[in-house]
Amino acid sequence: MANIQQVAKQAGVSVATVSRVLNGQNTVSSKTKTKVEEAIKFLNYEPSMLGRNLRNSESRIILILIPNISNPFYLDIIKGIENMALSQGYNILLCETDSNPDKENIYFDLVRKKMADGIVSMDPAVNVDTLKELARTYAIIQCSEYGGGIGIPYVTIDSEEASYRAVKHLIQIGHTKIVLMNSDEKFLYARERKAGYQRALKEHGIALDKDYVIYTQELSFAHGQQAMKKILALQDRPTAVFAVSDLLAIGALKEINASGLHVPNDIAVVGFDKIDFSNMTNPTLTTVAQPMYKMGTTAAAMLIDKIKGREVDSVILDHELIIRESTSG
Amino acid sequence: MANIQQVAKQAGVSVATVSRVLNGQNTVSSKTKTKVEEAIKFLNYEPSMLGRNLRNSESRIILILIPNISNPFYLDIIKGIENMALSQGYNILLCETDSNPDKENIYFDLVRKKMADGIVSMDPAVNVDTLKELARTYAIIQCSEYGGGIGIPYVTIDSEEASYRAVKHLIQIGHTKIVLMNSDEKFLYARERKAGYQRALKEHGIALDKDYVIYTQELSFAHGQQAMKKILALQDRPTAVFAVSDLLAIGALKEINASGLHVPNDIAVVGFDKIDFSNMTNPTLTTVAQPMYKMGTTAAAMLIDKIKGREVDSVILDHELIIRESTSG
DNA sequence: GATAAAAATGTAATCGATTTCATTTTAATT
DNA sequence: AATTAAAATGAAATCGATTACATTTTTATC
Repeated sequence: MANIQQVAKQAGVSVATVSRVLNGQNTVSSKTKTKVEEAIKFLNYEPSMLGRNLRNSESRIILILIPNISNPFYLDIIKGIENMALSQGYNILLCETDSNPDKENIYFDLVRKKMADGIVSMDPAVNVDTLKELARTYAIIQCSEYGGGIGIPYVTIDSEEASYRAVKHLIQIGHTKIVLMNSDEKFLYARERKAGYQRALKEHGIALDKDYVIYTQELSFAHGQQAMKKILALQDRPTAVFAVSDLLAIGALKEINASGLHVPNDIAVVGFDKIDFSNMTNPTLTTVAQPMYKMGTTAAAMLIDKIKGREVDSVILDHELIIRESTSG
Repeated sequence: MANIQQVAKQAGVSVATVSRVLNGQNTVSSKTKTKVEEAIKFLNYEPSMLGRNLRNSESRIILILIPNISNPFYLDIIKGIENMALSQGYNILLCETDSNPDKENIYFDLVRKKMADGIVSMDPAVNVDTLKELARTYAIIQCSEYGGGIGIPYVTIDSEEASYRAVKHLIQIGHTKIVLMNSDEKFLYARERKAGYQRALKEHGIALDKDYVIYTQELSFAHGQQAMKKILALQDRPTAVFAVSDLLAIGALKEINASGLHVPNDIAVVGFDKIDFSNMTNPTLTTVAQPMYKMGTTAAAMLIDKIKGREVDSVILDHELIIRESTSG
């Protein structure tokens, strides 16, 4: 395991010159450059990032905070972040928090201890106070889910508008008894999506029925099933369900199928996120597509800007309603 | 951003003493220990891992090489690796190779450049020669998929036996016309699973029909659909399909449904891996469960042993056939 | 060929920790 | 109290790079 000293010796130059060759500085004559490159090859030398990182006070690692890797929603965002990061010489550390403050703290420590240069947070349950405190010293970007007004730049979509459009679509194909399968309103996106739901109903003169707004604890398949069971047991059965996540919607789908009813003839279903599996179900799922990959690249670019000390503004990206079998027989 | 020097000054001791307190060495008197701890708190000091890592010639990061994060198969393995790693003070860097040697090389460079202490490789398409070369110098463990006889320790299941049991199950419930939906036989697991399929057929006196072994380029939903299309077009339609991955099986399921046939009455389906979604399909999928979480923790433990210079042996874990709706009306 | 300017290279400090070895302090024993 | 052993602490080297500044070499100009 050769180091820069040995390369310098082998090439008959100083370590400074080797370093210059390593970093592509053009103040080295082509003759010495060749000598150094030969020495590097001869010794099979690989520069240690440990030394470089210490000297440069950077780790070239960025953290991605997500509640759960099992949720396919994050996949494309992660890919976006990763590709942008790689292209700029950064690597990503994927951090599953399980929405657990202790685990969260392990990862926060990584940035406190200089093992990471910044954080893209996608955890809606993140401790906002800690995040805010951390953001005073370190580079942090919120992605998809965000706390507003806490001064940390974010990239996201207009959830209210997306929700409005999804519900409007259901109304336009003739539904009036529409359930909103939402998650806990402690999350901003849940409140926004409810607002969009309400706006669509109001605009079309449909009264809000409390029984038609149902909350789930988690955005999972199992919770979707469970919620759908309750909905199917309602006195006045709705004819459509708008779930704020595809996983919930797929759970609902499964439950409706199991009860012998037909999607979309008996009950239409709309999801949210356009995860890969939303196209694999039977029937395929109508859903709101977020530009996840773009969101990822944007977040990463913003974060790297922040790391380099540049000013960064929040970004709101476009979304799109994807109409598939679950709302069109 | 305080460093160890400033803490030492503040506490009126030497940096060596501060370091000793930091590392919990018991050669420090409780009086000075308190002084140091107060200084640390007062200055809000966090030890830099950059300095520590350089001195210790370690990064405390381990790489996980997977072909594609979108494949849910890897999720529980990753969780296993991560939890074991965290418990031993290591962090994981998730590396998606896209089975692309160039991307692979980016990550190999991380270990060459000391930014990672070892690798858990789960990429079946990994360049075995490079891996072998790398394993001479660095700690590497193969997980799930492995190249045999290249001297790199692995943890996996007995694929031949698992496949044998899955096919035997189909035979026992009355099937004789059974398709094997396999992936490319350049992969060891594909060859092993085919061997198990053949053994089960042979044992029950069923002749091998070449038309009933079909190869897919990728273990994806789309390729499962595509392959199933071909199968449905066969002169003598089979009554059962054993796919070597759940994603393939779910693709097949979708295609069978779309053609108006019924699972399992017309065609039974068995998958492999027991990914989360195998329980969300309609019908739910019979599948072979690999002990993924355990595989992950085992691989991580083996890797850390290897990093610490200890001797490591390969491990073969148990598997289990999970019988669900797709083979039992 | 002398001189100045530009280019190339080297010396040594630095990043922030850990650790060996030497030294000082404390405790134990007589 | 003297002596010795044990415990606590410190000084300085070290890990492997980068870079400011100094110095040397090359090139350009007259």
